[in-house]
Formats: sequence, C-alpha cells, structure tokens
Amino acid sequence: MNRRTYHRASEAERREDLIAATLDCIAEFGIQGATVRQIAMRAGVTGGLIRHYFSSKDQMLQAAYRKVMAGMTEAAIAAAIEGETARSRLRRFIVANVTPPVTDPRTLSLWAAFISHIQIDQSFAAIHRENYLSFLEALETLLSAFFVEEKRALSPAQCRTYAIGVNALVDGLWLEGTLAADTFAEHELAENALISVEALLRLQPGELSAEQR
Amino acid sequence: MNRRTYHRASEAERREDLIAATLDCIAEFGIQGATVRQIAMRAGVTGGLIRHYFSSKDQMLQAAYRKVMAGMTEAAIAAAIEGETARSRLRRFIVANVTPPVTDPRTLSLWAAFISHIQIDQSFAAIHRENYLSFLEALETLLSAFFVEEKRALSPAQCRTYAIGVNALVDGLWLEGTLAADTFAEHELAENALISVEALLRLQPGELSAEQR
DNA sequence: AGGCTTATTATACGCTCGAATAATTCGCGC
DNA sequence: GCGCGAATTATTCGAGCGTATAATAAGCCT
Repeated sequence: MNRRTYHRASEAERREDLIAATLDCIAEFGIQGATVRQIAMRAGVTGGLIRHYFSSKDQMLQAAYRKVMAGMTEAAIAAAIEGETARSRLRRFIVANVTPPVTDPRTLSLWAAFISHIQIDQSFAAIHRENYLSFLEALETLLSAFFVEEKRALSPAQCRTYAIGVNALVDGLWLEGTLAADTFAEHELAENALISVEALLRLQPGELSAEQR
Repeated sequence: MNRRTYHRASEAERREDLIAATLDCIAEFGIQGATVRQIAMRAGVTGGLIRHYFSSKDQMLQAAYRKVMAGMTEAAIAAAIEGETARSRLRRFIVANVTPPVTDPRTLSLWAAFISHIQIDQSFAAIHRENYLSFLEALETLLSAFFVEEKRALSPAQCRTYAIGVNALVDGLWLEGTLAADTFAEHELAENALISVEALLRLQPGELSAEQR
C-alpha cells in the first residue's frame, strides 16, 4: 500500500499550477481534451485535488479564462507604459498587440475556445465583457492623450469612434497574423498595423509609424 | 418489438441534415455537447446512422466547418455582386460582413469553436487556410476594381497591403459587433465600417461611405 | 518530538461517450 | 407485387467522464 509521496503547496501556488495545467490541456487537446484527469496529470497531482481548490471543473475553466485575458491585456499595457511620449505609448501598445507573445497560436487557440463558450455559459460572457470594455477604455485613454499631445481637438464621441475602429483593426490583425503567421514576416505585421492605424486616424503618413520624429 | 418507422432519404439530403444538426448542437451546447447521440436526436435519427455517412465523428465536424465558412463568404459575395459599380460592390461587401446574418452570435460561436481546433487538428488548419485565402482574394479583386474605376494607379503590392488591412478591420468589426452586439445600433457598425475603410484607403470622407455619389 | 489539521491520494460510482455489430424495414427495379 | 440491397434502428462494449467519499501522510504549532 505505498502511496505517492507529495508536497503540500500553498493555496495560491497550487491554484496557479492547476490553471496553468488547464490551459496547457486546452491548447493541446482542445476543450474536449481538458479533462479532470488530464489536467491533474499535467499538474503532477491526482484528480481529486481539483475539487479541493475549485468547487467544480467549470469554475476552474472560468478562472483559466480570466488568466488568459489578463495575460493578453497586461502584456500590451506593460509595453505601452514604457513609452515616454503619448505617441510612443500608443505606438508601443499597437505593436505589442500584433507581436509575440500576444500573437501566439496557443494564445489564439485558448482565446477562441473560450469565446465559443460565451454563448453557452453566461459566466463566460461576463468575463468577456469585462475585459473587452477595459481594453477599449485603455485604448481610448491612449488615443485621447495622443491627440492632446498633438494639439488636435477631438470630441469624446469622435475619440470613441476611433477607439472602436482601432480596436477592430488591432483585433483583426492579431487574428490574421496569428492564424496565417507563416504569411507574414515578423515585423511586417507591426508595420502594417502602424500604417493602417495612422490612416484610420487620418494622420500624415509617418506621423505615427516613423521610427523617430 | 416495435421498431421506429423511418424514411429513407437521399444521401445528399441526409448528410445536409446531419451537418445542420451538428452545427445546432455546437452552437447550443458547445463542441463538448455535440455528441453523436445529441446530434442524432436533433436530426431525428439514431446515433448509428452517423457512422453510415461519415467514417468518424471528426470527419463530420470537418464537413460542418466547411459549411459554416462557405455560408459566411457566400453571403458577403452574394451581396457584393448585386452592386452595379465597383464602388457599390466594395461597399456592399463590407456592409454585408458587419450585418446579419454574418454578424450573428451563433455564427461567431461556431466559427470560434472551429478556430480553437485549428491548432489541434491539421485538417481544420487546411480548411481555414483555404477560406482565408479565398476571402482575401475576393477582397483584393474588389479593391483593385474599385481603384481602376476611380482611375487611381496602385501597385499590386499596395493593393495587397490594403486588402490585408481592410480584411483585418472587417474581421475585427465583425468580432466586436457580434460579441458586444448590444453596444451598437444596427447600422452604427456598418457606418463605422465604411468610414474606417475609407480612412484606411486614404479616400476623401464620403467617397465610399456616402449613400449616393 | 509528537499531535492535529488538512492537503493530498486512492478508490468507487453512475453516466455518457464514440464505435462496432446485429437485426430490421424501407422502397426501388423487375 | 415481390424480392433484394441497403438505409436505418437497436443493442452492446469498453473506455473515460465528473464527482463523491474515505484513507493517508505532510508539516506547522507548541
């Protein structure tokens, strides 16, 4: 009757491990293949432990969804705040969203798996909405600061319209660039993104895309 | 021992029914809920029949994926060819892609479910690639004809870059508009799409978006 | 150092899954 | 109108699912 020896981990640590394992399984085998047993094996524990940390498998999936979305927006925002001017911050934000690690087949696969569950489970819809709005707001803030810096007057409504358009463009390029990654060279996508955004905002060519000003 | 009475259908008819039932199940219960038994029940047959028409459940899923994608592109192309000028055809194509039935939560849910399987199963990747390229080509053709009509010289490379950008924008607006449908009024999205595309192509305001010219 | 809490393992249960096979009934060709 | 091929149903199988519960060992506290 030799039981497995094991290590007692802290709650935060263990939860994180389980969520990471969940994402690994979804990315590798799809949401169908992310079974309690597979996830537990990946995390190096036995299946029963999952129910000790999450009241159901579904709750664990929701936590995993939050993790994916947080990772994506945080990466972009982290890149943005490094910029010194509003122009640079906007530029960095856009580029980060069409550059690894955000453009990553695994990330896309995870994102899509959860998106397809929005219709089925309202809890996922709420998580999506939360993240969508916060992303849109971040973009709107960057845009508005940029226009102030450029001394260009812009109504809030106009700014919002721009934010929606830029958001769509960035999302779309992210999709294209990740799904057809082999079609685009590394920075080709980023260049296209900057040129497209500056056109969208009716800026002068180079006003946003040029390396230095 | 009363067996169910049944109707012998033609192969094409039966396959179509089964695929439609498959999509219904995926949309309603997710890809996890699209089980052989559920699908069969939805189609009004028994489970065994599926294996009579498809060598495996996976093959049926692939056929279903093709169906979804074909439906989306066909709807947009059908709208486009009704236009009398190149401008009108481009305009119609764009609007169709951000208007029902293309912008439909069910369609999005199906699309996302399959996208998330691209990484897992190469067969799905091939189907995606096929459709992406054909969509991009259709868009490129429309754009190129439009620029000819406008007597604006454009290198093929420039045209391709535009096609990639417009494709991204349309995809992104489709995503946003469907996922946050309640945020946008019916034609708000279409208007935004036209205005954004005309900015992207560096056209004069109204050159594409205005109702009449 | 030894007891107590509890994180973790182990095992079992009832259900549903995709697939295979056998039995039946439909409907076309003659 | 009947026989025969094949479309369809019915039934079965082993595997794997999520969950529940009991047994166990890890490691902090005093």
